[in-house]
Amino acid sequence: MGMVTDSEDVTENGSALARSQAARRRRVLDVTLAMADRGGFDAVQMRDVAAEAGVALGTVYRYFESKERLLLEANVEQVELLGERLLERPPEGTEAVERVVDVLNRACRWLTRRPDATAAMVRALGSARPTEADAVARISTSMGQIITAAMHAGEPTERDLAVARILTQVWLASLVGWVGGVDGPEVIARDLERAARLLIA
Amino acid sequence: MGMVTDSEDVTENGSALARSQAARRRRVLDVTLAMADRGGFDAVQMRDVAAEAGVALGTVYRYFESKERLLLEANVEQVELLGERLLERPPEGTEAVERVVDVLNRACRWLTRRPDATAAMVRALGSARPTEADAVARISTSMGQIITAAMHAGEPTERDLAVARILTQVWLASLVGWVGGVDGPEVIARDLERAARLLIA
DNA sequence: TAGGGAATTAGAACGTGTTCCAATATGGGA
DNA sequence: TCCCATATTGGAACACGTTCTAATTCCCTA
Repeated sequence: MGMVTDSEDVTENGSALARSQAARRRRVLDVTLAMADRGGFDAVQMRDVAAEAGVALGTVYRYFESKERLLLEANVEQVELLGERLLERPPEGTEAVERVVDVLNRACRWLTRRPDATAAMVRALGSARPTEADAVARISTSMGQIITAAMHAGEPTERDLAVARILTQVWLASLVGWVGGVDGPEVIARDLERAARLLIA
Repeated sequence: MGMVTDSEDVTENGSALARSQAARRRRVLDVTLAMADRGGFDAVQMRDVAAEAGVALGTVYRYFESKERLLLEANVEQVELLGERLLERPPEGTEAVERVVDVLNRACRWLTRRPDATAAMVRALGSARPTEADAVARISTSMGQIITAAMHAGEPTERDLAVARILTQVWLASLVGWVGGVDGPEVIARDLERAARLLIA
């Protein structure tokens, strides 16, 4: 549970100011996710987020410099949550390939089960600008860790890291394709499985 | 030169109406590319495109349903052009791996040489919606063909196609990462080379 | 408990993608 | 050649992300 750093630290700080700020931030994030869940990127409108979270529009912008950042931060948490879930019930399979495929499939199912929220995340990822680089990096790092963890216990080798990185990229590109309407969710699963089998001997 | 279907057919049609329409369309596309080249996605403003192309704003929208579509169509041509360039001077190397790496490197250099235009394309790709699915598909298909062509002459096998698809996805995701400021152009080249070497035994 | 500095608020305002419309220009067919 | 469908135009209008400001509220500290 020691993965998240910033937000949690603030929560622990007993100062009343910090506490109310953390609470506000949380409310905004929650509202954002809820709205993204039903309607995707376009359904998340800054004015609405502010109104529903009970804060002023300017306050939302004080916490999140842009709509993309807001959506990215909300989804960093989600992906990290996904990582924890996957750890709780470890991937099945005796071979590394099998475990990785299993984990990728589960991740895929988990994401496509909330299509609008995922679409919103992907669109934010796809139109991210350098200011949001750190949030984008956090997401792909999380995904990379999920994959290396599935390979085997202990430190991943150089090669493991390279393979995980490629799989993360295939994962991202597949999602972009899916959100862009190029192909359906079954194609994501197929592509990921094929990539895993080709990369992990 | 028989790859492009729609637009060229129209050009061949001698009707005066069709000819002036094709000319307008071309002007808009050219202006779009020029603007994207210096300033990226944000520098392409619909009003400016219309003004500089000498047409009304409504006319731009008659030809291209959205800014994303406009940028995508303009870049489909560019990627197809890239494909032709790469065919003119065939990739170097006796092994398939070498040829693919060569082609990927050249494609990468070609794209990062016009950073703003590429950034605009990637951002359009990343925020594409299902309405633009066909344009997105054309771009990744082109890239896929570039890669399979580099592998060997003749029909690509099932496995070739799968590998090419993965490499296309890595290519796309790398570009997204680059545009998003996560990593520099040298990382794209490194990732692509590693992926190619891992996938093509 | 009073003062001061920071956070928050409400709302106006701006930029740009997108839509809409009435008026006009254009080109093909009778 | 004249007429009509249709493409084009100019510009207003709208939506939403983003910025800005003046007034207000909140909390820490002396």
